[in-house]
Amino acid sequence: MDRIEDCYGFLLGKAYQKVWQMEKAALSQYGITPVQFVLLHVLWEKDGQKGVELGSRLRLDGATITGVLDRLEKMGLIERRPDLNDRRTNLIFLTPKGSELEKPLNQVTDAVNKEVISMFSEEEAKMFKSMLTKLGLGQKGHS
Amino acid sequence: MDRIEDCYGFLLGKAYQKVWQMEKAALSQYGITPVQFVLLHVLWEKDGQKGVELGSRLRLDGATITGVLDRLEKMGLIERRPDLNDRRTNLIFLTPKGSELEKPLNQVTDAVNKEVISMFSEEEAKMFKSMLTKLGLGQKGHS
DNA sequence: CACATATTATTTGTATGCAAATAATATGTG
DNA sequence: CACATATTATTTGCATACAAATAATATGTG
Repeated sequence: MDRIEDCYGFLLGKAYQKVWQMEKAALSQYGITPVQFVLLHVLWEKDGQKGVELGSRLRLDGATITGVLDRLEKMGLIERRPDLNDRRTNLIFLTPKGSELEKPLNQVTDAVNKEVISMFSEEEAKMFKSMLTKLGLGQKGHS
Repeated sequence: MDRIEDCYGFLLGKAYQKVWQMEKAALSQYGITPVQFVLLHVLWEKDGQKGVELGSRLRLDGATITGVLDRLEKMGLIERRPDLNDRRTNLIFLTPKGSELEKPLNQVTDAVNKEVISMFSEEEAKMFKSMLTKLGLGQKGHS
């Protein structure tokens, strides 16, 4: 490999960085980061999940989940409640304040997604998503 | 956006994470991280660059460059020398130890790239690189 | 030349991310 | 039931990454 711009790790990193910056800018008015958004998103889908479930879904290390939850809890968007069936575990619940963010945050991130998609043709976008899914999420369904 | 798996930021992050882990594992025998590798790569192309040039090429913040250079310098792979034409600046030079890593590190990262490419057809790989470049590196040439 | 502005590198603070170690609790095997 | 093993969350340490502030030096304008 002669040029670093031919390295997939580098290219993916820079593409990710760009989209991450777009999302960060869009979310900043709510004081939320992209990672905090995706964690909230999983809770909007299903409230009261275990930390290990969130980490599995988001492909994040337990230590990372602990940190993100700490900050969301400090902001008053989620709370940890003891799991009566397993005393090792907390169940993570949205607060009303965390629930209220569902619509506005989805709105701004949808806009970012549309902006990204607009750079490609419909067919390209479909293929792009399929390739990213295959690469990043293993054999779990293509789109 | 109903599912977080339809969010481009999330998909790109997970794909990047996967390739980054592959590179990290491949480079670990040399005690080098993927980011340290790409910085060394730019120096192998042209020795004696300014920090700001490295940051511009790699799309990294000055503070990040300072940190990466600190660690590379501590490992004895690069050294900072004063720029006689501009006393604000250091010029970054490879040490012999840093130069020697060019072949072996390119070898292991080439292998990772081949592994990634092998997941796609030739045409898909070409399109994937083109789309990532367009997204992450702006209007600067598509492969 | 003097002074406002810009550039460069660094420092500090915050937020991911992972590895490894720890502590508490569950689970399985005898 | 007892004990080895596994699971879960957390803590600590390290490595990106960026924003904002700082310090030193260049550059441009008068």
